[in-house]
Amino acid sequence: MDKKSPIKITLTERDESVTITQWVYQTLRYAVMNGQILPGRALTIRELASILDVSPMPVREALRQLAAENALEIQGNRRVMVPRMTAMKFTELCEARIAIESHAAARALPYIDATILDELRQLDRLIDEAQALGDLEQVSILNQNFHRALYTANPHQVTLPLIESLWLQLGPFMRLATSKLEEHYLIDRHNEAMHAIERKDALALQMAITADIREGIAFAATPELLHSFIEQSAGVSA
Amino acid sequence: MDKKSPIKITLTERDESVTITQWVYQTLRYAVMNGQILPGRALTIRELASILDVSPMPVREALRQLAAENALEIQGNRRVMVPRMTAMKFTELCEARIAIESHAAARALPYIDATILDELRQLDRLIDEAQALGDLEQVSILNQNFHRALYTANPHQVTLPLIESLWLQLGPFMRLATSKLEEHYLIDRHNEAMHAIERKDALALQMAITADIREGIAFAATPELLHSFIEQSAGVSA
DNA sequence: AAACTCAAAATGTGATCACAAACTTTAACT
DNA sequence: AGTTAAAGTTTGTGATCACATTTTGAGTTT
Repeated sequence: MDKKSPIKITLTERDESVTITQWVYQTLRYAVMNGQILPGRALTIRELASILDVSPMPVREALRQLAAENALEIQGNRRVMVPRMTAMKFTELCEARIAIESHAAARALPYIDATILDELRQLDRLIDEAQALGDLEQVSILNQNFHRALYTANPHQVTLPLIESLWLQLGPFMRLATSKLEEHYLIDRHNEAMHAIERKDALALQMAITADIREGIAFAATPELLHSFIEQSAGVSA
Repeated sequence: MDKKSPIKITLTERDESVTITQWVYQTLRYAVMNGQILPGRALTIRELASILDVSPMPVREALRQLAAENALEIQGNRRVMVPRMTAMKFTELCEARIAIESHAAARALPYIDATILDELRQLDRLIDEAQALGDLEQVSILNQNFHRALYTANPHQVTLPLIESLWLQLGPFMRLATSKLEEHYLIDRHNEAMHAIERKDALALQMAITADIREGIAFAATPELLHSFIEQSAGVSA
């Protein structure tokens, strides 16, 4: 029955207050973000509908939304898949993250008060704990929360959706990076960021964010990891 | 029959080779980008389907896609509308454009060859012609083409979708800005950009792009234009 | 006159169906 | 055997329908 490799995605309980489309969207988004779907693997509406036990309609809408966010790619064939990655594209995504997130951080700085700073401190503590326990998936999630909390301090924030789009595109390939994270994540750039915030030093904050991003993912763009990218892609280009 | 202000959008001939959903998407996108739909005006699927003479289905998909691109906003009520604008948000969108587009320009610079430079020169000439004729809408379109041609020189480009999202969000309110464009657009920043490209001077290119964006739209965030933003919004907050 | 109530109309969501385009498999032929 | 051709299957697109929720508007009350 399964001609292609079977799709195994994390299913969560569906909250009644949320529409089916939203639930499907969140489920698929999580699956894409965590690399549960092989790049290049064709995603069909009916197959996903069957897996998620819903009608094709909510899947259609969720797929289109994810495609609009660049998390999925619609080919000319109208086939939907997780985009394949290349070393150059990975680098571009990284550099785009640095450019946009350091900008967002500087723009948020004037709005950061004691409450938000406390929130950041607590998130940093939680990250340290997760790191000590070796729970890399939790580290990744908390790290995102840290960045999100920082940027959303700006009440007129407009860049977060763009940043989340970049996270989504990098997500499937971050798993490879975080496996090496333990040995590389030596310096706590979050502490540097918070010190910069206390001093209201925009430039220092941008440098801390830049370093955090670069150290977190940039080293993943090495030849051996690029090989993994190609390796794990389903159905190499004909 | 029309309880609210009627929606008047530009209809183009539908190409048979394109899906109805894509045609609806392009039509609505153009309408949003050119401020043909009042911010805050509720957009209903059936009303648009009636106007465009299609079934509700393609409209549903197009609306969801535009919402994912931040061109439309879905409220908790599940009502869809063009987001309202504020002076602060306008400024943030502007600054985001500068940060991302100057980054994209610098990233594209190494890939610009004689062919692309010629293309840019020709677009600049066309802009001058349209400016001389006073065709501000054409100037706006060609200006976008200029920027797009520059950024897409980078074959590993990942920021263009993000940039287009910002254009879409600013679009509805650019009409107000371009009405003043004639008197303000004194210096040809495109020429500065092309000189920087010839010299492969990334910093000069970034400065030219920054100036081009800032002079093109930043002056729109003045009190009197902000007033127009509120003025033209339909159905003030209840 | 302003606020509340409740029925009628409208709307988004989700399911099902029909159809054409794309893909897959099988068969025939060089 | 390798290539081509056609039949069969799968898939995305679009239309239509049912239903629960929301919005609207008239009628009533304070």
